[in-house]
Amino acid sequence: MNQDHKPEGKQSFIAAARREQIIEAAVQTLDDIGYVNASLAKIAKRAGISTALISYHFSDKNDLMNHLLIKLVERSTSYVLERVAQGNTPEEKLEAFITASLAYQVTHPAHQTALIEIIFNARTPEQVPYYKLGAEEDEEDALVSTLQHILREGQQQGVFGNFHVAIMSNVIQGAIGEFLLNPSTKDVDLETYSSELIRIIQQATMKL
Amino acid sequence: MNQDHKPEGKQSFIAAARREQIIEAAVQTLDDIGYVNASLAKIAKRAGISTALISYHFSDKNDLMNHLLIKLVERSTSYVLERVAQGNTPEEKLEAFITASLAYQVTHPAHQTALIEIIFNARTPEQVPYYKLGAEEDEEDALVSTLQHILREGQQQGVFGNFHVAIMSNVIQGAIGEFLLNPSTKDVDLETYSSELIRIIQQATMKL
Amino acid sequence: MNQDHKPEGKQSFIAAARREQIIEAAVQTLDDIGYVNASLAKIAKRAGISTALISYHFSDKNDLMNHLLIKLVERSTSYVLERVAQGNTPEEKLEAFITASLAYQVTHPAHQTALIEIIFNARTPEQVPYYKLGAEEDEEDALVSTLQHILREGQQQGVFGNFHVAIMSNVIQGAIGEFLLNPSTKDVDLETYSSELIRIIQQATMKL
Amino acid sequence: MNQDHKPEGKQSFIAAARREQIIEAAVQTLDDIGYVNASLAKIAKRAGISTALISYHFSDKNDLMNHLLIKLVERSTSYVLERVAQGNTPEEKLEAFITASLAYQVTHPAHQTALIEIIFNARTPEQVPYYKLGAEEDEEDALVSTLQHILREGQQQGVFGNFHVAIMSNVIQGAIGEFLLNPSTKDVDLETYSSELIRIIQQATMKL
DNA sequence: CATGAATGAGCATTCATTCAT
DNA sequence: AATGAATGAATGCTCATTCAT
Repeated sequence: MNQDHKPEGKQSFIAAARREQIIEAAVQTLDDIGYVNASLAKIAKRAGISTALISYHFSDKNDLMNHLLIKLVERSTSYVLERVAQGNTPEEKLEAFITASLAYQVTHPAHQTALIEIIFNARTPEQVPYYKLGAEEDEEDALVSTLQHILREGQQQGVFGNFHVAIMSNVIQGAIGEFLLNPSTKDVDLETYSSELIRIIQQATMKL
Repeated sequence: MNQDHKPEGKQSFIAAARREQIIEAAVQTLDDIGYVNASLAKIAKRAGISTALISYHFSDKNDLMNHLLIKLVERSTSYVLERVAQGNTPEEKLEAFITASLAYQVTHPAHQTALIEIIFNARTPEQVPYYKLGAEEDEEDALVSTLQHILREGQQQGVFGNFHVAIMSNVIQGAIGEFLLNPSTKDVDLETYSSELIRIIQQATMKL
Repeated sequence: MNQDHKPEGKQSFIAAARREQIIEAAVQTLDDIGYVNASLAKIAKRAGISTALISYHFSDKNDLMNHLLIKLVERSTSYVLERVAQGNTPEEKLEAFITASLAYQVTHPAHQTALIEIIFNARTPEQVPYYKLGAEEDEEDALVSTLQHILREGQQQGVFGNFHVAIMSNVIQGAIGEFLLNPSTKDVDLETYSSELIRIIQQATMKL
Repeated sequence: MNQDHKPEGKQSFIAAARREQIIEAAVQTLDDIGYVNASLAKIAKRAGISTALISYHFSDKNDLMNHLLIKLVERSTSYVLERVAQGNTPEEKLEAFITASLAYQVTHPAHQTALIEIIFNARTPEQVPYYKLGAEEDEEDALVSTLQHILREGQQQGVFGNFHVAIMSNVIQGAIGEFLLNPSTKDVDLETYSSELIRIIQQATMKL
């Protein structure tokens, strides 16, 4: 049924609901037992359906994981972008970006875990791991480009100093990603981490 | 043969060599096809030995992966620490830390990939993924504590400003980790990334 | 599919038939090559199906063996009990018990062998062998209790003497079990063994 | 080294001791985890030697089990025969036979279990289980023939009635074997079982 | 749309056994 | 006499996937 580029929107309502249900069960399963142990059978059992039904709605285990990945990325992206959009200046937007990104991790831990499990386990048919996969030109990561846009805007307006945008973007994203992963900050609460990280980035980006 | 905590160094020469060979084959296999597909059979084939021989030298697949992990961490840690040790001031040490960490990634890509594959896939018997595993008190991550020690030293000597050490440590480590992972800097070369990151961190850590 | 205590009778017709077929193949295999060599692969080959199908219908090798055991016990039990029920007096019932028990062994040698193979090889998860397993209160062996009931009845009616029921029961069951097992009677035919054993037990149980 | 009929007594002292040690470890292992799980590796570990050493001293796993079986049979046989020899009349001897047989089971439970495990699991190369193996003419079971000799002697002396010797022998041996195996007498102590069984057999064998 | 039935391929692991030392 | 190293074969089991119904 589903080719890699299936005609989205061309599905019946019931089919769409099933797909949603399966994806949700997959997220929970990934969070629970990780990618390696997340067999279709386990996901199906959690969804209360038969394994074959997953194969019916998704062409492949990979196909399922890809849809899952897209959904998770969409959610976190829109969560962050909505909050960034409410900022007026580059500084406000940058602050919103950091605050929202960290907050999303804390408020949606299962999504975050599932995301990590997929990115660090799924591979293309050519065995290239997703985490090594550079975003293609036509589907560039919306969060990255937004962040870089903010930084560039700030530089043009003269409120930020003269740094390498892509690298500064990495610094910010890296610090956000480390929050939950790095055990050395497992005892630091969200507010502290958020405000201190903003302060650090403000100092790093400011014009001297 | 091997108990969970075997008396390392008490092995025969030939056994040690075999274990080394198996671990090396496992590293290559992880780099090549990832943790999920890295079966003992595949590793054995790459090493040119029988599957049973791996079971003879390692009590478990988990046991093998743990030894592999330890070896990889040891290597990268000692690589970085050696270079840090040659710095005299906190500023020099911090610079060395960043430079060496990035350089190791570039010069040992297979090790880096294998490391990532294990950390994001291996799980304790209780199914806790390694990447969620906080370092225990007695076996704290040497790199993290070294970095934090440098930062604290700089603050005490008054050359660094007044930031939250653990969070600044996260910023630095996150930026290092993103270098190879984040596609937005896949076209930035090591030297550029290295020097610009050092500049950014210097600005972020400096006393205003 | 099968939990440990599945709702028997809730299976589809085709599933029930398959299970029956698998069990039958297992009986033949046990009779042929014994428990130790009776792998799922060998059983599957005899049934003309794939190994995985056995795993699909039975949760475990142990699960299969338990179902097999239950079926075999049921068959021999009902065979004997039906014939015992036709006796009117304790003496007649006892005679029927002995005759039927011996006859079943001779007419169903494969079942008998399979039964022995399981009982003397299967073990609980805690490694207690079945042959050391005392029958639980709620699932007492129907044959044993029937035999003891007959003996007690005879004592109450005054046709049997004053012996220890459980021990006399052991004597009878032991003698029945030895028929096929003990090589010293391998040349004695069923009728001779049957009638002489009845005579001996009559003398042993009679009131002096 | 060892052919099936090795020149017993032609071994060095140290070899004999090793063989003894291995056999002892095998008995314990069989008692502990049963024939199915009793691998040479497990036996070797219990003996504190290498697996290869077992292969050196015994041509085969089967060879080991056969020696083990012979040793166990020898021990229980001599235990019983010694006590039987002290009886003067057939009645005394019969009583001694029963008493000793039961006592041996209780005082040497590990031997008894190991014996059962072998008899009900070991098979000839032609897959004939040992428990179906009729004793060959030249190596008839000493206990059986002793018991039958006692019974025949009693009949000739006119103290026993006119029963079928082989079948009466089965009755006695069956009742002895059932003692530990049958759960219905697991609460009956040795003395009670012993004296009551003797009484029952006396009644069964007596001249009417 | 959904499932139960079925399979071939693959998994980690254990086995008895061999052999050079 | 004894062992460590090594292996091919086999084990029970799980997997993603297919297909008739």
